[in-house]
Amino acid sequence: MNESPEDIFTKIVLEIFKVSGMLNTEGDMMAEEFGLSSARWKVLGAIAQAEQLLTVSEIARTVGQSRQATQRLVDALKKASLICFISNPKHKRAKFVVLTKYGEQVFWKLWHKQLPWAASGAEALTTAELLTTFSAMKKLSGYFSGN
Amino acid sequence: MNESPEDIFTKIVLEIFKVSGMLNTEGDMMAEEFGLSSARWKVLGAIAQAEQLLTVSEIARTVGQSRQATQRLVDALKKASLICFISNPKHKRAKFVVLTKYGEQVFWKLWHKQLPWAASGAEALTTAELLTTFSAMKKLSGYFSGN
DNA sequence: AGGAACATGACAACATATTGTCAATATGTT
DNA sequence: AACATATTGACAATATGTTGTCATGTTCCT
Repeated sequence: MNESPEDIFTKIVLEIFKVSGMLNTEGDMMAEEFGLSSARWKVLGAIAQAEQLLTVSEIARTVGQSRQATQRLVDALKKASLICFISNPKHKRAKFVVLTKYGEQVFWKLWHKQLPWAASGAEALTTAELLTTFSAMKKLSGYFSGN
Repeated sequence: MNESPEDIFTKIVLEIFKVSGMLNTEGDMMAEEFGLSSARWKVLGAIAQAEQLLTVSEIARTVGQSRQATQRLVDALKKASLICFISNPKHKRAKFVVLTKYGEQVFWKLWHKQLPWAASGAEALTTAELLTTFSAMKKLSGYFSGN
């Protein structure tokens, strides 16, 4: 069966939708123990792993979502005492978001829980598939964001 | 920088989330002209391209989503006169979902609109990336659904 | 300085997706 | 036939995500 590039591309798109939903469910299950969800975990991770202090808008750009969706998740994390705001000398309203002690503890526990999960998942693919898929995903997110 | 398979896997996961959101936005833009969204388009496509008549539950399994989410989309498509139900001799309640004439017209118009879009997207990747990424995505959806 | 353009947080409306539950219907076993 | 089990559609609650809008704050240009 000789398929054109656009046919394969379309199939990839549909498969990405499917896998994305599955990964969300996986993340929800892993994070449930800590009262978190995939969505909140993603935001927590973006803050924890950033090299600089981030504002809500910057977190949104990091995870590739709207400012507004991210704001809601940050508010939920604050309510759960996982993060707090600190003042930003560069901007009166756009405060920095930082993890609390508790937030850091939860993030690291999740990190350690996620490692073997990721190792198992990685075993489902060959090394070539891992590397090439990552390369392709980066190209796609770049392509659709115009970079 | 020598990265472990689990690190790459984790990065792929985060990138899949990002790309999935972008593709949703792309689909929304393409489908808007026909009063559709990515989500409804996906359901329409599953029905249009199926080799057999499908019930709502079967559509849900095809697109990899919950029965309930799919039911809502099907109801919306029915309200928009894109699909209709026909009786299923095998099951009193689980009717078959089929495209209306109008639904078929819209699906084909979208198909033709999507083709050049997919061709452009495919050009962002190498042939190897296309093939390997598709293979990897299939493996992942299989892995997480236990097949 | 002043004013235009842009970025940000806040709030709201809506679409989408998951989970949970219930009753109706099939299916499979004895 | 009768019962247990699973599937299905229907309905509801909740979380997540997008878009739109507004007021505030920042930046850039002249």
